[in-house]
Amino acid sequence: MFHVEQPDFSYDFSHSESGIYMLCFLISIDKMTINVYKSPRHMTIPQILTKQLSAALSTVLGDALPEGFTPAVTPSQDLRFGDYQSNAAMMLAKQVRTNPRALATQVVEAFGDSEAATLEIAGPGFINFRIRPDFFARMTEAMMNDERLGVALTEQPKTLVIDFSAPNVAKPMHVGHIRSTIIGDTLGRLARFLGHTVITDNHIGDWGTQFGMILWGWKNILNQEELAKDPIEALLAVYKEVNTRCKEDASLLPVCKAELVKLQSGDEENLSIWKHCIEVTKIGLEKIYNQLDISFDYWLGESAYNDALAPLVEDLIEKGIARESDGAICVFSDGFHKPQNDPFLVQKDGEWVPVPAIIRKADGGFLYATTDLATLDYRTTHFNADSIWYVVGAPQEKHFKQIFDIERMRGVSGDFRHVAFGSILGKDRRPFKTRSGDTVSLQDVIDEAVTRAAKVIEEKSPDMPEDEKAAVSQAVGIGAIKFAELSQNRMSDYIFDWDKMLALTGDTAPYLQNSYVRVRSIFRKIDTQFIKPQSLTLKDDAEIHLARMLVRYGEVVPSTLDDCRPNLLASYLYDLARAFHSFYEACPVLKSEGATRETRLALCDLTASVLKHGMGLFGITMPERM
RNA sequence: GCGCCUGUAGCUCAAUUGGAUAGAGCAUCUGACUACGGAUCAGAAGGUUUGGGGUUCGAAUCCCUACGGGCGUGCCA
Repeated sequence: MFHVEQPDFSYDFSHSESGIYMLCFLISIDKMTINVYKSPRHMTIPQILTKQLSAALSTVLGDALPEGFTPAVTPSQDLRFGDYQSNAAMMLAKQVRTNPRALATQVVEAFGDSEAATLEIAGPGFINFRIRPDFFARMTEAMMNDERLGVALTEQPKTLVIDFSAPNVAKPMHVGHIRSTIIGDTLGRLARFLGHTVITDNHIGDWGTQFGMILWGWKNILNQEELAKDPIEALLAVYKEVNTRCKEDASLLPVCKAELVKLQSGDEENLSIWKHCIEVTKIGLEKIYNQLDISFDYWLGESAYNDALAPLVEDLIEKGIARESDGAICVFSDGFHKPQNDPFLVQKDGEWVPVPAIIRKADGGFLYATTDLATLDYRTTHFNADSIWYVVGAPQEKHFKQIFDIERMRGVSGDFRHVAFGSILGKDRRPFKTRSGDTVSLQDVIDEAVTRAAKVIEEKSPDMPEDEKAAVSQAVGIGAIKFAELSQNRMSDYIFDWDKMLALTGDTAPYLQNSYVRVRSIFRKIDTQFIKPQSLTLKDDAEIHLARMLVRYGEVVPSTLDDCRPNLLASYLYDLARAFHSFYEACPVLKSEGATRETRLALCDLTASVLKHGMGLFGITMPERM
């Protein structure tokens, strides 16, 4: 039955799922020629094509093929050019000094017949691959029987600390925290799914200079009743009030600073107020995180590193990395980089002048940079992290460049990344002001989203039980917020707009949730239990297109994490949902019969799985009905 | 002043990092409406990718330049 003479794949039969996978795999394979299946589990179509293309290239070019060259096979932008394409011939033609089309012709010849695709040459030398419907069917079958839905585990698992959200104590989260919180959470879920060891850490601002004002306010103007009612709001009110008073009365500021110094030197009363502030803030924050279904492994705020700061500065001085300047302790450039790339230099009037990282103020106080260095130390030594990703706004780029460069000077290396994102702007394209009073609190955004969702559900499904309505409103409203955030390019600036963020039609979470609901509805209607068929037959264009989209899941998920670009996955999921909706209109499922019905049911089932799983990576829940 | 980011349909955003005729969603217009859930589908219209120059088989993407916007630029985080 099998013609595999020298299988070059190694399956792990110790896992029961793998065994099941193999079983189905072998059953589905008997009608096929075997060569394209000499591939490890979870190989994606581009990987399969790349492997075959590499072989063809080395046949044609022999020693002329540059060492380590792997041809890129990417999905075509336009289906007229096939499903996948490669520009390898054009890239190599330059190096080998030949005509790209002529080279492409030879390569296609060497590639030979393939069970996977038909090949053609187009334009200046593109090699286009048109995947055979049968091959899509085989790939879909394999995916159907794989609990990872075709997404391979990473070959290089890392220990990864993700630093995100990081709100300040005694201040409620506002829309500005949305990006870091949602992007960071998604990266964590993605990395875990791909097999990395992930540690999420909420580095809250619990030791800033704002505590001077809060301490004074707590003692002099705090309303205890309001504190009991809404602690974070009460503390914010105090902070704002003291802030205004300080501006009016210059003598108040030193008093507040004195309170801060008392706290920092261990005054018991101030310490206990401070602890109280953190507690109530945490309770308020947890409430929001719970609604967002976001959690952290650690809450190691700035204060956790207080004791490490002084020794750290001493150490840097001792090693000659930091030195005194105008009374402060600073790190200057060590000349390692070219001036243009040096984070410690800036050009002024044609000359390069130093911009040091200050790690101890002239008055002895420590700063942001000091804490971050201590934090990085802790994460590399205590957590054994080889990767640390900071999901923090783009304006802090220079800060992180300096921090990472100081680590280089100290001989600490790792995959340290500043996962930056653009600013949130108002409708006037000016930055969203956080202190001017017209800040929109994150809680308000969540409440509004859920309310709007509830209104639509009331219209569409008035008969739904009340508790289900509430749950679905949460899923839809919060899903809309998350998806709106994640479907944008991380780096571009973000215009805050209620209607856009909370939209329920178009490229939004509810659109995807609706496709899931449609699938589930079908399965509620079939009389017998659904059993996955052993083989699929794809005929209709809409079926093929849906399969085409489904099998790409294994390509998209890893690349989303590679570049930390959730919008790649978001746009894939949207395209998948669109393919499903088209399929749904074009191909009746329940009214079809025999193999057609089996195939369509299987496509529906797999679509539901991918949608649910993909949205799960965003922390978005998919309701069964809506 | 200098550095970094940025400018794409009326609006809000994409474009697999140099690939083919730049794609979506809103909004507008035309169809499908006793439906496997219409929160939907099929289609139309909408563009000199801010202007100008360059690099090459090929540019929204890279380089130069002009203009517009944002951020940063020594004791905040």
